[in-house]
Amino acid sequence: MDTTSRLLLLLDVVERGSFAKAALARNIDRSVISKQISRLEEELGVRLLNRTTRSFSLTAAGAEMIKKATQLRELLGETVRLAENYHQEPRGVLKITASTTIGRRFIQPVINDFQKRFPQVEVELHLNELLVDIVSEGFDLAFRIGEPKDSSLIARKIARNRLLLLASPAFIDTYGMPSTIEELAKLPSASYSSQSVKVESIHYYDEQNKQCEQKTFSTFRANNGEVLLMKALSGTAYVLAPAFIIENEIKDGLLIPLLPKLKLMNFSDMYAVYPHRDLPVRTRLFFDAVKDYLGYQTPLWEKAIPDFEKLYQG
Amino acid sequence: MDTTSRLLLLLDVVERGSFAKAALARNIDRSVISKQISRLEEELGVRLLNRTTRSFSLTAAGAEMIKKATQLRELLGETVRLAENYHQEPRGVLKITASTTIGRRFIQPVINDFQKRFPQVEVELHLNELLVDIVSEGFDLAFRIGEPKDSSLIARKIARNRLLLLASPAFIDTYGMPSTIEELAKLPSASYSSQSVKVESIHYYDEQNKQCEQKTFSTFRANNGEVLLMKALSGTAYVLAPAFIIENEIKDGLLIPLLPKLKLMNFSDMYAVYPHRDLPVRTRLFFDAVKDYLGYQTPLWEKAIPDFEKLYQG
DNA sequence: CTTATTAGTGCCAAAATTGCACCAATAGTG
DNA sequence: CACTATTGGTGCAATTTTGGCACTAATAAG
Repeated sequence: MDTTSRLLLLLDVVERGSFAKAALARNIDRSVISKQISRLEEELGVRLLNRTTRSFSLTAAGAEMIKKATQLRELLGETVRLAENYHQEPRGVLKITASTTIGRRFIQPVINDFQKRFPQVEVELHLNELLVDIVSEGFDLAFRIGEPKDSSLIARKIARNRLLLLASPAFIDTYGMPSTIEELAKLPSASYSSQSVKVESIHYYDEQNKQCEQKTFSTFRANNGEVLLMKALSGTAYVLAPAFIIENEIKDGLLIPLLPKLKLMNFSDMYAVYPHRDLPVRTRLFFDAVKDYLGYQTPLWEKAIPDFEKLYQG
Repeated sequence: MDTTSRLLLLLDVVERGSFAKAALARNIDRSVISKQISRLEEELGVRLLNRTTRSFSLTAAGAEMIKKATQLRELLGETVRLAENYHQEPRGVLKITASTTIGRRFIQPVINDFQKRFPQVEVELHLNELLVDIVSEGFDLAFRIGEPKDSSLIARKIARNRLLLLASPAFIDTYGMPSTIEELAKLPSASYSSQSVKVESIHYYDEQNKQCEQKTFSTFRANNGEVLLMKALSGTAYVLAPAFIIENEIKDGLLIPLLPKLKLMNFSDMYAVYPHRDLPVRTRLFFDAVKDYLGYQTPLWEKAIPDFEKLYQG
């Protein structure tokens, strides 16, 4: 580790707020950080941090060094990315984040194939529902429902995301088959709800093709597709769910579409998100592989749903 | 050594033209360079150099990396200098270049005193007559006669530089005491001549205060004050010399001013030169110490010359 | 053709780094 | 108000990295 790395370490420590957090993030011992920061101070001949036994604050010199360290990190990043542009074969670590369901159902299979084709690429897949800062966390790609707000990112639609109203035969036995949306709204519903995506009412077009919204009687909310399906399969709620969480449940008759003549609005599309910069070869290739896997017109998951094209089209 | 240092190493290698020269300049083994450059290529995943067994050329990727490495070097330099601004006490290595005579006579004594006051400052004094590139060679200060052409540098006048016409009593015995400059011009002359400064004719003002130039009959030229004086002391030539090479020779009667009523033009002044940037504390303090030592009105060396103020003033 | 110089490699000693165990100080907690 | 957990710092031993030497292969120069 030399001066530049030590400056970047300092930046990391300051951004994370403590030696301990930085050590945790880097999987190194706290003592290493302590020693390296001390050494940096010695090299520069300046005290960078005012220490109390359990925390620190930046000195004036430290604040200046942080500014420079930020510039250094940026420049070094540019340099590495520039080198990556010259790669013929994909290489390095492909860092991906996705919501749990998308990751498990659609990204993992692509990764498996991708690593057969390109064994030199390491993959790191982070599944969580929260939108992470993909720039500062160093992600190459994110797969999400909905466009990100951050305009420093590029979002590419990779599939439409249609919704379904589904219930099990047992549910229909219990509550009867609803024939209008007003009837449906009185029945217990399970719906997808994460920090970024909340599906708590039904958006549809009426006979005059006017946008309407019908709030649902949501008795169960979860940010995980599998548990929503399990809830619906148990017969204790219907589910307003994005189509991509369905596997073979409809085909196998375990779930039945409700109000199939209703013209449902599409929900936010599925997007691939990446930083606004030249992409390394590995990222471009993986992005293409995902699009290939999901399909260009009809998303993969819709093919497992019988007569999907005719459902919820009014 | 990590990626940044390796990039700087690559830059060094490319600028110097070979692994061997870079190794020599850094006092490390060639094998180290070979290994580190290979490692850099491995890290970046790109071949940077096209090698033949005895030399190399840059690949396209290599050329890009050189550009970035240059930026990195600049930024890292700024960062270190910024830190130095926070130094209370002078620290680090003070790298000085001067012409041999200036260095030995005036800079070395200041260094001795300076290091007594500030033992933490290391000093590196490079004496040579050639104007080196003080930026790329990393010098803090240069002491030279004449302003540098490079406008990216700052030059501060630290002393005037008057000339003298001197001969030994033996010379005067042999050739007689000249009474006009035309007479003098026929006598054998020794004169200072380096790459940057050539003193091969006498510039003076005539009775009408008009600038005149009288070429000398120069039989001996050297870029070293001591040997010029030795030549003059030997009685085989008079010397047209800058005043600063005189110690006690005039006071002791070993050399006698010729044509003292002649109004000689001043020669280029003595300048301290430093890069156009914030100076570290050590440099500021040393600069002040030199000015203190040389004196603010009358340069130190002129005080050793009796009645100097009256000489060559017309 | 010979010589000298270049970059590269394997090996081993030396130097630096890391992680563990432990310490002192302190903020939060019951 | 004591107690616990967490913070940054230090000494020491193990590991990793580095640097230098000897040697090779290739080639430019004389």
